[in-house]
Amino acid sequence: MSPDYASIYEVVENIPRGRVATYGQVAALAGLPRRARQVGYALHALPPGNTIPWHRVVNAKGEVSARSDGDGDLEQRARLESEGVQFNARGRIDLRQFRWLISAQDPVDPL
DNA sequence: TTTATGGCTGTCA
DNA sequence: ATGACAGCCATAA
Repeated sequence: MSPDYASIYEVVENIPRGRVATYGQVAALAGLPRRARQVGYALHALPPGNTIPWHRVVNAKGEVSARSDGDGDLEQRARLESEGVQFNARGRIDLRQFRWLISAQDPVDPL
């Protein structure tokens, strides 16, 4: 696995329950600006049976992006709702309310 | 190597 | 608000 992927996974793991982050946000926090897309690839390449809360990553619009593969988006939405993340009638999340704000309490890279 | 594609994003109409 | 476009750059072929 490349160090970039490791960084991305590390950031995603730090997203608190009931919160979400955008791809661009995760990329930036992982020290990989401008690589929102690659975050998507990283999550896509995620092996099954891991502890990574991949479902807490959504696009900048606050909605779950459709997979080119199958129907992982449905499960993603279901998982988020079960965590308390609310979707509005448009199927979107209010980022003003649920977006994860980084802070000293939830370090991305605790050495 | 080059080309095409994509779980994105910011800007502009 | 939505839709079209152009950057972005890692992967896959």
